[in-house]
Amino acid sequence: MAVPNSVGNLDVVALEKHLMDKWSDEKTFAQSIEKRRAGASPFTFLEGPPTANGRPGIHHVLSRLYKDMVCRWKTMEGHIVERKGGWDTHGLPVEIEVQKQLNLMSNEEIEAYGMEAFNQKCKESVWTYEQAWREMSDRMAFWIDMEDPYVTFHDNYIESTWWSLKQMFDKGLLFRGHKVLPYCPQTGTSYSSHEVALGYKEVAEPSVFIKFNLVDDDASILAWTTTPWTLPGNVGLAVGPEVKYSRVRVTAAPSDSWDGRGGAAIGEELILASDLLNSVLRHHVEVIEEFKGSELVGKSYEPLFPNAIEVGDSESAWIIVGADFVTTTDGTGVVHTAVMYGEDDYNLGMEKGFPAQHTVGMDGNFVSGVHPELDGKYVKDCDSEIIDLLAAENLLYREQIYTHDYPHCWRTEHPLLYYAMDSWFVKMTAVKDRILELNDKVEWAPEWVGTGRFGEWLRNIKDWAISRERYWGTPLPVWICPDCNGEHCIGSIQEMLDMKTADSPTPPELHRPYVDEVKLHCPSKGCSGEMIREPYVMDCWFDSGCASFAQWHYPFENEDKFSNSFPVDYICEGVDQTRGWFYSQLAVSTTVFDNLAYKRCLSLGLIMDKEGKKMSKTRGNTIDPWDHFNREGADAVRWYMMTQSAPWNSTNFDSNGVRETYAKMFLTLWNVHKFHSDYAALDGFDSEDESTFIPISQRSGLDRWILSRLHTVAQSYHEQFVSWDFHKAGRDLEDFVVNDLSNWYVRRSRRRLWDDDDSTDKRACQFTLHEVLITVCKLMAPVAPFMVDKIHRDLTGFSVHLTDWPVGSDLVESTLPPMNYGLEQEMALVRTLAETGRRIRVESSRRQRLPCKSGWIVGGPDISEFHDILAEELNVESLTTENDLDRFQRIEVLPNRKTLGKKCRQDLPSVLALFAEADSDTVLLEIDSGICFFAGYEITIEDIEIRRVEQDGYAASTISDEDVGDVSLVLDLSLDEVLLSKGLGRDIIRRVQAKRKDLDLDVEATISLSIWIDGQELAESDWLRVQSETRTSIGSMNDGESPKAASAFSVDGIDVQFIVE
RNA sequence: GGGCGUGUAGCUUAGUUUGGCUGGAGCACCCGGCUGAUAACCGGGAGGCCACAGGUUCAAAUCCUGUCAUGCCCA
Repeated sequence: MAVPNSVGNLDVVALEKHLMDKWSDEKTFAQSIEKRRAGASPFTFLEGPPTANGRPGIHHVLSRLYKDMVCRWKTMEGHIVERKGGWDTHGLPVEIEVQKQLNLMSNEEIEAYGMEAFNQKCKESVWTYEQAWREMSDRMAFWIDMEDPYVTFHDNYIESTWWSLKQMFDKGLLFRGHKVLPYCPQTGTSYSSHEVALGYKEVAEPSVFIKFNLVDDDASILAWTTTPWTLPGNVGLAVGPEVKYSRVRVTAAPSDSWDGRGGAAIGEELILASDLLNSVLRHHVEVIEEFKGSELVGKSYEPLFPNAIEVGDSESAWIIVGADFVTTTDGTGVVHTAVMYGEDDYNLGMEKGFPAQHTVGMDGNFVSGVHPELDGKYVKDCDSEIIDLLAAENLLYREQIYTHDYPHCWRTEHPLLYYAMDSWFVKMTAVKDRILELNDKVEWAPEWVGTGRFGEWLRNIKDWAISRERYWGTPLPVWICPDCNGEHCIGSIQEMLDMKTADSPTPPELHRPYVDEVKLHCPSKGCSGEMIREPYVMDCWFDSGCASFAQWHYPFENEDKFSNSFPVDYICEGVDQTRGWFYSQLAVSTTVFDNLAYKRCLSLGLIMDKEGKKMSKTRGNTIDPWDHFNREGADAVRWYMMTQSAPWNSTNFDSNGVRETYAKMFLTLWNVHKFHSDYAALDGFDSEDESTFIPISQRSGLDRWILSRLHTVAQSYHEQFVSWDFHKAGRDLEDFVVNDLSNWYVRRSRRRLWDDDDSTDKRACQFTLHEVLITVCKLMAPVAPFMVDKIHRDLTGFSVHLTDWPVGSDLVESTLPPMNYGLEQEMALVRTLAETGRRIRVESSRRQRLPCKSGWIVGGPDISEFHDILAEELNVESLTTENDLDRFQRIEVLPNRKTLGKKCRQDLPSVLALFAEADSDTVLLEIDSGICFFAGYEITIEDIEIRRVEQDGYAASTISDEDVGDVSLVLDLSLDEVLLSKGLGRDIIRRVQAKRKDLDLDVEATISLSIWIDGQELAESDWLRVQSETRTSIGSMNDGESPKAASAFSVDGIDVQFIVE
């Protein structure tokens, strides 16, 4: 197998599909893991579980790419990297999907349908797109164990989740409270933000300015609200302590006609923010007094609905308090606070000790006792009635129709009520310092996600509301005793069975409704109550936050697997997971284990369309990854994604970019492989035959150069991997493959391999190409696993995915060839000079095929080793190094702005102007003598940069390079018969070769060539050269008229006709 | 409304940390060259108010402030 076969044309999709089969037959993934068993150095990865009830899209390809490539890379470094798949299966989106399917529009309808059957449907729905996920993962070569994944609805998983909640319970971190949520009384459901976003509607509703009469003061405070139904629940007023308020007296009736109900009597006194007097008041008033809000704090006012709220032991009800969130952008600068019907209200209420009591029931109707006119009525129907009641009591100043966007139920179209729901919380505020400390230990990529986006958020951490009033989810394992109010959290199935009452059924699985039917013996001393489970399920983020241990059913089994893999080394998800999975994991690991959950976290940018717009089905700008898998292949998609942008920046996905990656990177690589393999097959080259091996030290400069470049590029590729700069790594390697390897090394080596005879040089080239290709394959393998595996197999007979990382690691040896920086510099100069030569020719109108007699290189390092190559590139007869620099170069002195800027400051422009006029030689002489002064500043050698440039009047050009200084190339443009003949010869060769290609002749085929030339003698040696280059067996040089069938061209006034047969 | 990103040529981008020479490259376009070298290669050209407006500085794509656009998360 050592001698490669000749390589055919590329069908990249077939190639990739063939390898998928091969990997599956050979179990390459499993092998790649098992092979590292002995090293026993785990690198642990945790799959952020996708939800299988959504179709996978292009953005999933991105995250799966970065997950896969890091795991593959670490495997090659010698680590054992196990990758367990996972599925996120609970939660609202699943329920919504099923509700739509079954047309169940409310909780009542779900319950009527039957919770058991409903959850059964949810369980099935979860797997809707599993097949699509598998196929996509497979096709893009995302190696992960999908045969034995963790599933968040499995009893084992749930049991681990329960266990972790009990840890929190035992630490006193679990408590009952309220959470204000948008709530729809018609469906009996509270909504998550994304559901709320579905139902925003613009509505025009009455808003009211209310007069709150102060106790012990003959004035009232004006407050504004857009939700009159919350007024019976009013328990406080908030003012901005630093905001300026005015006390005004009504002096005259309003000049305009009064619109709507309400009003104020002359002489009445009102208090509101000074900034808002004009926009709120309609009466003529005089300002009696101005003061800061802090002076109002602590004053009592009379409740609007005295019987609606029972004060209980609250001492702060109906008192004015200070709050920072009060602004004067709208309203009156006084915020009406109804504790149970707004998040700010609730928080303020908790802080100030307002009574937390509902005036509205879960059915959306006022509870009895609020007011005889209102009790039992749907709150949104009461707006007008409430306004009438207040107007009758002279508590209404004014009403106004207010138009705004307000969330509505996306199913019933009713307005949502912000409503304080009973809820269970994890007391995250208690571990705030610790979670911040742990977060600092995570290696975030990019750093700003950890310190900024996430860190800032953690600094304002809130308690985590973990209960949901839903059906399909992990049941909250908390039971409450109706007799003694005792709470108990269950931490395992066994514990539940041990504590359950005799007549409770044993639940067949840990879901509702089965678990709901379990009652527990109350463990409190002296209590014989039967505990009832709190009817909630858990936030599904809690589920996935437990993945690091619940995937192993820890602590019930797999103790060693868990302890060897926690905290995990690496996770990677989209940046939108910051407050999702990145948070829930850290929250759980901090509260349960007092530890990190993950050591490194790569947070990815999102995928936009090529205009930078969000991809969405409605916009119709989504991209189906299969379009590209089936055209350019998965390699091209993966490589494109990696090189397109930094992983954490959003990617504007452009289909043309994938095309470009395919054409540039992969076609080029393939053709290098083809070039090598075709000749290797032809020559019977055997890379394993030690008797023909050529040590690197004995190979040509060109060979040693490409090997050195390979070392340099591989090293920096690796370093960029380490610092998460995958995009830079990929771009550099692509540049190496396309420019260094294909466009220079292979191009310059073509003739070496054309030689039919065996030679040391030819074999040196074969070995070099072989070695370079293999290393390139290994470097690319984690990113684009297909084509390089094919190439590697062609060259060695086995998979690249079982090889070691060529750069080496703690566990594997480096296999990079020797590096020689000087050599790399020299070749860089050679290549730049070759390009410079072409520029000189264009400027001097000297076409490339017409040779120059001589060329001179002035300055720079010795590159005589490459004079042959360069002479050929430049098409010069002889190339020499000119030691007398002044023959073709002159000095140019340039100012160093950095040092001069420090020295001259504001005079720099005038100094620079003087520099522009000064003669370089003179300046240099004066600096040498220490007498160089510009605008009064002494100029020293540090203030200038000396450049050597070509003398005027020569066909020459100078390049300036940081490493090698200034180097000039000079070409001799003189012409003679010999040169003209040689040039003509090359033109003829070129035309005949093109004709051969036109005629689709085999490369080996010989031709007969007849030629007619008018205007130039073709020397005998050049004619012979034409015949040998074009594989001419019968050549004839003719005079006179050519036949009509002849091809013709003319160059420099010479007419040529020829016939190829 | 708040937090965190992003904004450079028609498109994709480097350069921004640490201010300093004419803001680099690829794709596409135009001209020329080269080629038994592939959807290749080379030279040249055109194409940049470096999102905008202020500020700091001798000097700003780079630092500061504000604005706009765009994206994510939160409200």
